[in-house]
Amino acid sequence: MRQETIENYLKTIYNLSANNTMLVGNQKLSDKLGLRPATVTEGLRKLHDLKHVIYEKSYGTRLTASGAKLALSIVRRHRIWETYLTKELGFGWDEVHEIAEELEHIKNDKLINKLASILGNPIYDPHGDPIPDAKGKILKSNFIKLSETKVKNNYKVMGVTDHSSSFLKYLEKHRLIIGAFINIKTIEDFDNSIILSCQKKELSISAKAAECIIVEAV
Amino acid sequence: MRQETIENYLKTIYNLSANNTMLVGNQKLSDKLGLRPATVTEGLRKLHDLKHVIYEKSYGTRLTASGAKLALSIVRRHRIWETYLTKELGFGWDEVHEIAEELEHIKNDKLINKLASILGNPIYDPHGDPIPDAKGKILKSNFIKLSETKVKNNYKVMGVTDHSSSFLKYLEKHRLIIGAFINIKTIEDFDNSIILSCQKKELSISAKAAECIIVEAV
DNA sequence: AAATTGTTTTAGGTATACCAAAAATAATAA
DNA sequence: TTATTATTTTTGGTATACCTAAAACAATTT
Repeated sequence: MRQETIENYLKTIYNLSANNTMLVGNQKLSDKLGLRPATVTEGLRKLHDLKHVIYEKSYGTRLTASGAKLALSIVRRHRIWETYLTKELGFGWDEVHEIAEELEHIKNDKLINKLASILGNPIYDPHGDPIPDAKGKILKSNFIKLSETKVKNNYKVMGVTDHSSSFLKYLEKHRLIIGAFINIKTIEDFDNSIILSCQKKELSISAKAAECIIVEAV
Repeated sequence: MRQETIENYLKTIYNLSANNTMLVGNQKLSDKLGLRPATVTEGLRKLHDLKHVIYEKSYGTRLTASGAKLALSIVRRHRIWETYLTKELGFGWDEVHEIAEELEHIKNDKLINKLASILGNPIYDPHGDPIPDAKGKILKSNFIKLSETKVKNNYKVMGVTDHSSSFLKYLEKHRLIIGAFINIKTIEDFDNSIILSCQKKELSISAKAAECIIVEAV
């Protein structure tokens, strides 16, 4: 298996397994990887033989220790590059994901550690995701999704789980950026959309968007 | 054909054709690409179909306009990254080639132009090679190889044509770095090795090494 | 010009990464 | 519990990028 293929699978499995706590199904993997289910089955079997995942058919997949280690190193590279691109090279948070998808495969620890050190060894990337350290240690937060919040409570925006340019531009337009304080006004029974106030303005967020915004109770 | 494959072929053809002035043979291509001749024949036929090269069998290969354009853009990326790695990220000139071989395939003009601008749009990379500008324009020098110099004359080291770590470390050990002034003492008839003085020390350079050092008459 | 040597091409083969369509399995609803 | 639906796997197939060994071709030497 090509290194880049391995890395894409492991990273995606890691991202879908919520810190390696849940089993990942083929359908979701197929979606995220942009591959047909048949291809994913094949790939997982190979990764199983390489001992990077534990895969039992029609059941689900989980990373092994070696798989998780590799996954974390890709996640680190990705997030360090995203941070470097925004902080040092002047890119917007909506532009960096695509480039980091390519840069994450460059394998040179000295390079990544140098970038990290220039950035002051950051713990969060521009989307609010925690950056694993050189040993693979990563902070786990008890943040919740905006979709899980309660009416009248106050929260602070901590991150996003969708990195697409369109979504991030939408957020920026409404000033719903990392660090913003919000107050939940109403949650519509009809479609679960959320009315909240942010920067003194009221805005309505769809249930779908609320799934992709990470907040912390304040 | 995969983009990375195309890029590696075109870059190599460019580098071997001395600014696209000479035809390139399969043998040399095979060497530089680390592929068997049979594979190269196959690759060239595909590049011909893609109109990136003009390839006639058992004759030689030359870049077309579109091929040269693409080649120049890879060369630009490679040399900008090498410069950025040495000047901004603290890597040695003997370490950067390998990393740049990977980085050169990241396709994002904004990124490369940003790096170039941070560096002050440099014209030479750490090995003395000229860097094409964003439009593909590249300086052509009338520098010569150390192996083409004449006894008693003075020269200045302008670049190298071998980027391997071992060669560059060897040069550095003898202070034969870019900008160094040298005087040719003798050229041995026996093996064409060159005795020269540099920084007040005399040293002997093999014919093979002299092929890889670029100088300018002073 | 013939022979030798070196280079390039052909022919046939492997491994990887994908796919579509059909079959099998699991999950859900009736 | 049996249908129905959704997910996963199997089967058979494609394209790319490589390879080896043998044949063809070109360049050089004798």
